[in-house]
Amino acid sequence: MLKIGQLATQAKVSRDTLRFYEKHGLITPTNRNVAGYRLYSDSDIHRISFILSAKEVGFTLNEIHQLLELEVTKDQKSCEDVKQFVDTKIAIVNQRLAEIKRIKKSLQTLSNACCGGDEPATHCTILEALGDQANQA
Amino acid sequence: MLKIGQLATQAKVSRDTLRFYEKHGLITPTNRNVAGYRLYSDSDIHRISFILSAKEVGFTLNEIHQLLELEVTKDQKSCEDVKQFVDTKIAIVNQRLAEIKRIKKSLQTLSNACCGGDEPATHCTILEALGDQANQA
DNA sequence: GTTGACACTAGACTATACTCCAAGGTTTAT
DNA sequence: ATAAACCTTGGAGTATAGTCTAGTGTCAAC
Repeated sequence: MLKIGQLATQAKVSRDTLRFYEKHGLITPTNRNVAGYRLYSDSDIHRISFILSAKEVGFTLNEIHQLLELEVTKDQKSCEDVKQFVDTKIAIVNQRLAEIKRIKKSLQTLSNACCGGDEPATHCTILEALGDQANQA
Repeated sequence: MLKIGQLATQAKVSRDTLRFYEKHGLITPTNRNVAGYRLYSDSDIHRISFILSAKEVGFTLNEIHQLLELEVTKDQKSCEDVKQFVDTKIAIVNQRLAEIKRIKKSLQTLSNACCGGDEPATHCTILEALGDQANQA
């Protein structure tokens, strides 16, 4: 069981952020000690890890909350509902995946075009690197 | 040449957003007509498309501004600087790519585990779907 | 047994990214 | 030629996601 400061250090977020997430229903410590200190278990660690990953790739806290709520409300929701909701999210993730690949390609084209030497980067622009790809978005 | 409303419709953002981006140095219309109306060219369209893609995958407007500024300041910056900056961004993009793949996998596992019928989604939870992957983040 | 590091709550403050409104000028279709 | 639909600026307001402060309590080590 980790105290809030320990989890914060491990997850590289602030204590305040953890308390903020708790206030918004994203994560609740498994236990509290006698003094009221939050105590986090392994599953809490997994949970915060998921939250941070999802946030990193552009989900809002609200969306993440919905995803995590599937756990809590699993008995009330029918499989059909869950599947539909998740499939919608998969579509979003796929789109995001395509966009991140496009950006990666642009950045890599840019990096390759750049000599890496001392000459001015006259031909090094993101938009040049994007080229015709830009038309597809 | 498109007027602001036409570009807004095409790019699926509001006029206000375009003016907001302009105020923050992300995009400037190529021309203005006599009355002061903004007129956007094809390259402006590419530019807004890049901005929206980059934003979608988690870059802040500030970071996007830096990426786009490579174009403006290209003559002052050495290739070496540009390459280094871009390579840093590529590393971030790669990390984001890994995380989005992880989330996609979780969502897909979840979707597959769900029957898609009328039974309660008792075993359908994101965190169960995440499984051991959660340890790696 | 006290000091320093850490914990608690409640609430104010901040940054980012819009979004809306007011008061006016322009363009387009009838 | 006039009304609807569009454009302009400036500034206020909102949502999201923290971040900080104040005042207080707890714990671990010396």
